[in-house]
Amino acid sequence: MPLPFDPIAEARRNWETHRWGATDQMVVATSITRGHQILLRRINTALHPFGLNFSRFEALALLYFSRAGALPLGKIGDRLQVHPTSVTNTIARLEAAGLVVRRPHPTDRRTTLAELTDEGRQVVTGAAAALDGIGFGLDGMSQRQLHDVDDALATLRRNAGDF
Amino acid sequence: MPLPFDPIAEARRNWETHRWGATDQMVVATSITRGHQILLRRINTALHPFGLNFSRFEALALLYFSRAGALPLGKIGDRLQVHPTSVTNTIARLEAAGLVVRRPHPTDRRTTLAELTDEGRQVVTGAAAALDGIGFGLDGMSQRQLHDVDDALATLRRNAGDF
DNA sequence: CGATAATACTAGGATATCCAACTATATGCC
DNA sequence: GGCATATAGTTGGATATCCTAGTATTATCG
Repeated sequence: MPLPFDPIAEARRNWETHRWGATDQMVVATSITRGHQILLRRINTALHPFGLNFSRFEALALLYFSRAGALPLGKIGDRLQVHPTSVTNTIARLEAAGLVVRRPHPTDRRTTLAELTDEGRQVVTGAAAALDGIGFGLDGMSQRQLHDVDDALATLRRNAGDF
Repeated sequence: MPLPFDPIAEARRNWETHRWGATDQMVVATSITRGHQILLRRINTALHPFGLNFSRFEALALLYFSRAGALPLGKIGDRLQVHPTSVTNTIARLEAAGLVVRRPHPTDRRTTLAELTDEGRQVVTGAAAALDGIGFGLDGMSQRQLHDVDDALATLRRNAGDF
């Protein structure tokens, strides 16, 4: 049961009426929050049959793309831009599911490598196909819109010091 | 220390090389995830001096905009598109901080109203000014980009049945 | 060479979110 | 009226994330 109006458009009106400023930015920040929530639910639903969520899938994909099928945990965190403790948790789950194994780094004893198992390799390709199947939850968006969002968010990410 | 490359552009290359499909959608979904993370951190940092986070601020703002300064918890959840249990938690925090009070609904005894206190009214206006001050974390984005993102995400939200 | 600083990871704690199940109240319908 | 159903909110449980702090190891440089 959808609302009879767009709640964010309503927020825009209120914001303008009360002269709270930065209205366009408020609208976009709120929309991104809600968009994230919608996508995460769609993606996680599609990944559920594989025993994965989006974070775990991202980690698996990263390992899959790596030359050796293995990466230090720290590097995974850098690439996915998440906190080290989140990587620890993600890899622990994947390990419990038998999709990766932890291995000591051959020369640096501080470092732990996460290495894809054969099963992990199979699961991640199946999961990727499932995400392709639902168009990453973005089927309703036009090519033009996809490009525009990519462009704008790349600006945001660069501005945040991501790269 | 930023990465020497854009990790999402790198993901795009890998995705194309392995022919995993829905590349543009993958890029946008991943960018929205990361954009959300960046914005949430900036916004919550700005709200921290007020003892608020983004969720609590949104609830307070909604009450502030309402005619009576009070709304049923369920209506708050509908507007902010969050789960009823999240509203319970949010309002409990705001009540503990003295920014809202719970009141029984005058005619429907199932319903609880959250009502803004004088202090809540003061805090929310100060917090709004702080968010205006940081441009909701989106200062680097052009007017054109803001508009394009708004448009694309409105499509997504409508497609998801929000309104 | 050896003390200090930096790096890699993990443990414990706090928070936000969702889901399933539960209680209380209200509504609908025969 | 009275019973089945729907609605409002809360509780308990699971999960993901971040932060702070701690241990172990490596790198720096005086």
